[in-house]
Amino acid sequence: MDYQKLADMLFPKLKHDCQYYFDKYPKRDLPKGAEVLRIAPSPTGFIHLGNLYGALADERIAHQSGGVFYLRIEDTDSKRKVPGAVEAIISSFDYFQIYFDEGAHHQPHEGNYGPYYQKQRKEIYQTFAKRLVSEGKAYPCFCSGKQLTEIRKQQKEINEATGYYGKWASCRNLTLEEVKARLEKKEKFVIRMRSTGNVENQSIFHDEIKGDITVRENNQDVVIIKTDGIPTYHFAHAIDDTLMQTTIVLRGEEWLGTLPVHLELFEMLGFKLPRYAHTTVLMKIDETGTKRKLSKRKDPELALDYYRQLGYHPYAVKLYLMTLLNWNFEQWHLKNPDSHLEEFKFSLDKMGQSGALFDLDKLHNISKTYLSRLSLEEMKEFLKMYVSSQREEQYDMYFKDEDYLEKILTLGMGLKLRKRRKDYIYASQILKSIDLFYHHNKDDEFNCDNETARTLLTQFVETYDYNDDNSAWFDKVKTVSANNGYAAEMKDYKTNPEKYKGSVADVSEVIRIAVTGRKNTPDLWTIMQILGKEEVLNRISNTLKELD
RNA sequence: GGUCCGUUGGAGAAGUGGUUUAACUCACAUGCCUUUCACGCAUGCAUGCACGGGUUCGAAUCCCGUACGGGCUACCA
Repeated sequence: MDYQKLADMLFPKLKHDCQYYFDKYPKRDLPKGAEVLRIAPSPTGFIHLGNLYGALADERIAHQSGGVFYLRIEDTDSKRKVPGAVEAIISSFDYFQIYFDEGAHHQPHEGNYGPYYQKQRKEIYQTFAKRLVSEGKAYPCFCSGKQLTEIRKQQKEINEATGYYGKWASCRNLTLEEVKARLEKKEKFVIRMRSTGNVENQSIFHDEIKGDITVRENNQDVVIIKTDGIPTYHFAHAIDDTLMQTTIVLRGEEWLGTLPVHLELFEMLGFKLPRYAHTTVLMKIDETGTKRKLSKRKDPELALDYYRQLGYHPYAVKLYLMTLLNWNFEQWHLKNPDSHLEEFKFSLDKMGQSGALFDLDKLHNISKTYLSRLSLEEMKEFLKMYVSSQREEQYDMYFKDEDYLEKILTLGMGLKLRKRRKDYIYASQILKSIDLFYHHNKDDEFNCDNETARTLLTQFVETYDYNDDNSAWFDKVKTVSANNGYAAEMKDYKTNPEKYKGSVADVSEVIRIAVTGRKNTPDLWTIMQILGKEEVLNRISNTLKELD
């Protein structure tokens, strides 16, 4: 068989040979120990937390080692392409401050190893595929999808492994004449690798995260170039990561199963193997109580965009992911609360081996703690960024009077307290919690009948003086309490609860609800100072009207 | 079905043969502080490391088997 002739027949008009590409993409000039990693999403939908998890690991290893982190778009599946997905991906990474050194859309230049869209690399893949054909390591296959399904069905019936391999690979030994004839009939074909492996042979492969794993040789004649001339993931991976000089292929563990294919491909192509690091996938518990991989389709609430819309602080989300990524990060962070996460020494071998559950509680805890360390200015900036991108129509309401907002935030963040409050989790939740300063809505119910509430409020208003300080103000609340059968001192109430209708706490609650609409708020006197005398009196009188 | 990976409390996990009465963080519970909330503090929370065997003076840690969970098994990535 004249393989060279076959190759020329299949790929008649390619501009260059393989050597051209090796020369075009030389070894990178980087310091010793520098690693090159990439994130290679496919534009099939919106990215979620799991993608960010991997991207953070990539980014840390690359930048920590003085290497390169680049973005490659794996758009080889035209059927699943979603318009606008690439922009969404880039914008999400940007929001979470994951920065690339080169790659798709990188400014001002994409980089020297492009193009970074796989679709645009068609010619490159075909050049290497042609070489494999010319060496007898790959061949054209004319089998239709229908035929393949039929083969699979037969294999299942007689309990043999499914797939295109060995004796089942009917196109393996087509003669040059047959190929020529079928090409002339314009029959569609794919290029398959001619596997020489034997699944009985096992060996140990070292993964940077998983450690030593058992792999069997591949024996499948996997498709490397599809009918449309575009490569499959496997082939594109081998070519791209070699030409782009990737040193560590960090990807999800769903790729562990196809590692044998990749190993054989690299060997066929004569490429040096990169190191591999297979990360565990993020899981969630679904309604039925089973642990499951996060999925783009089933878990829209885990899309990165969702966190952005709710206004989670990007850095807090990264802190959370870091705790999942490296077990010792959290302890380091507790010891060095003021150090940026980039100062932490991240390592692949400290990554977990089993699928971690996404834990919203933990994210919230980390967010609270992080936000409780922001300065007033930083908090204002954060809210400004959020409001201007997600709530533009409310921008004026919050920012036309920044003094007012500052007072509110000072109280809400507990800036004057010995220990800061931790009420704030994410931007939309913050806005909700400060809404009482902008609108008067009654969210909670009184703990007593309307008659009592009216009496207490009326008496309180009679003595209320805006100029009272906190303790003078509270003394008046105590007086109202005592006059109505409520204990003025908590200690008295606790020792003899049966002697009273309630305590000063209950009276405070009535006033609190009248003024703020809520049972639980930060210090009430301060809230009233911020609202101003007129507003406070208005709110109480409105409440009294509603009691009638 | 085949194959690979995994299995320590409600969650993330440390621990790879002997100061482990299994660290730390989150959640949860109780109490203290407190006019509510939040903060803070204190205490509690695995009788045992999926299960069953084995090796050993000694095992969460080594070996074998089983179960369970997850991935892959496409001209998807």
